[in-house]
Amino acid sequence: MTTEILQKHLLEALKKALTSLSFDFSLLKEDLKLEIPPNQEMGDFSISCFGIAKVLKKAPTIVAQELASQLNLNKTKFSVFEQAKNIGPYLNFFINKKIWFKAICEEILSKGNNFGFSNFGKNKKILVEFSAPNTNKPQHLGHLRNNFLGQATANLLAAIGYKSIKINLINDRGIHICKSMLAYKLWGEGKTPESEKIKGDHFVGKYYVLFNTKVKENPELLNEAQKILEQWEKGDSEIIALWQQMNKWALDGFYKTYEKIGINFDKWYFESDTYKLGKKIILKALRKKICYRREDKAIEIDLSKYNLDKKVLIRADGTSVYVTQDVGLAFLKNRDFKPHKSIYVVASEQKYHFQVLFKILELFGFKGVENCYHLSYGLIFVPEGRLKSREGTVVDADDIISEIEQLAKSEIMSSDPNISPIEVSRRAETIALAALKFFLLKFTPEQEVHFQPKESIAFEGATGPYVQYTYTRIQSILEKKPAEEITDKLIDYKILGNPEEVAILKLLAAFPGVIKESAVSYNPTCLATYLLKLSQTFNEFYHKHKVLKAENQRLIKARLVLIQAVAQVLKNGLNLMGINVLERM
RNA sequence: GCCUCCGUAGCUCAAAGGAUAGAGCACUGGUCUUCGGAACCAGGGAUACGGGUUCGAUUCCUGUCGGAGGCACCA
Repeated sequence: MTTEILQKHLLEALKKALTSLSFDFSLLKEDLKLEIPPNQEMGDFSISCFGIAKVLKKAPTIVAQELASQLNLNKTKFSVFEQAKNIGPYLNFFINKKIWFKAICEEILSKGNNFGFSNFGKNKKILVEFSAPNTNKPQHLGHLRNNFLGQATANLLAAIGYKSIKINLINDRGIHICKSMLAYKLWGEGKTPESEKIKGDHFVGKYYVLFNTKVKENPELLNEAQKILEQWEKGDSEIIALWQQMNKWALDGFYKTYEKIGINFDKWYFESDTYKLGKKIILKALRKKICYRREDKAIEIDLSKYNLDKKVLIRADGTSVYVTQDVGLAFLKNRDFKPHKSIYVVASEQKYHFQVLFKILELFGFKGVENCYHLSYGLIFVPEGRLKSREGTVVDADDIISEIEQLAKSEIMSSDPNISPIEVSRRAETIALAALKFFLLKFTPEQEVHFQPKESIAFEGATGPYVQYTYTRIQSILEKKPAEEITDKLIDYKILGNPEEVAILKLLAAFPGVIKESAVSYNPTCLATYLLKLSQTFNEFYHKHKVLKAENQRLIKARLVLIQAVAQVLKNGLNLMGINVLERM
């Protein structure tokens, strides 16, 4: 008996009442929709009567009054509707809490880890492409935002019944890769990640940084890198061997990071494969005269008709550019999956790129470009400015995670020094990732993130660990519950009903709606905000009322079930954000 | 110059076109012989500015001011 279902039935009852007044719905400016009143005493759901009043040409307050008296809620098929009354121009509905408590608790406990899920998406396929790292440097905080947003979005879409498919495109080709290759060739001295005892992606990244330092003194290096790109596309065996070696190092590093942060993919594409198809498609478009060859032999497309600029698709020397492979990949994904929708999780700085890409695809006769969506998110700023690998203002992904883990470790050990080191590490990792994921997901994607190393990562207040802590606290109570098993038959839900319990009830009922809202708007922030609210509401209840030492046995049992439902919802919500719960912290 | 996004409390963030704009941090004061204090309660403090649409605007439109990103043969 979730919020959504109750609202649906109330709306039906209301429409029925209006129909009996021969109300002309076509005159309504907006559809009728139910809202949640600002406080409990006002009711559980409400509707403002301004729109209806206008059609009826009566005062809104009068309309609300009349509707309240005419609505016979007892006739609806749910006996949960208690009454309707107006407060000014608002028509407010009251739900029978005794019945509601029983219904929602039973629903949550029986559905367990699936509570909140739906089949809204009817198993249609949605591709979520995210991460897409370059194999010339390790991932930084910006990549983490991307990874977490992509994973959470895919989880949320799956939760509302889509078949979400997570895709990673490895950017293992291009001039930037050749830069680190050249640097290694010139100054690598045959060293390896093993010989230097560094993680592979960090090892490769060192040479990318080295290139960028050296090129300042010697600009000629840029031409040499471009030559390597040419040789690479021509399949020069020595270059290919070096490329394979360095890519392997970088990828080995990525795999470790993904495993650490709990990110996984259903399908991996490599730019070194997709660019070829891109070239083919572009050459075909050239024959069809959708694009043209310039005097210098570069292939270009003119998009000025569409308020965009000209765009080079293939360079004069025949090598491909970024958009080349994106064209190829789009067709490849369509061929491999025939998706209902295709989402690209990429930072906002690439908005223009995606406008261009989608327009090119459309002109190239790509089917379903209207179902392609660029899920854009804001950049991350540190006190020194924006994150840039080349300029040293980067917050390395692996580093920041281990720093937060250290903080978590000391926190754990300060509360209990006798925990085994293995257990401390396990908990610290879970808590650190919760802190980081929750922090990055609580921002609306479009918002820029201003990251302050010390203040941003905390374990108190509006944080992931706070929600985890609330879950742990409930587990701790449940662990201590009396030995005799609690069965549904013995639970008297009628005994619940104080304001703190009702506040919890309403939030529990709202959970499926929050998931849906979060999923369809591709915005995990709704879910994050909700989980904080539920945690706060539970903690308020916890401080005001006893569970195990409640006045009587019936109340103890009923409250145990209620808090178990809270724990289940917190767990389901955190899991969708890619965060694990702990039984103890 | 053109395009896109963003301006909410001292700071970092929320908010179906609706009733009294919510949190966290920081600050001040309180709760607790604890079902786990990574907690709870109380307090002060905010919609950049001007028009417009609307019964009603933080939300939609428009202008000004301020910030960010983009307008690559880099990805």
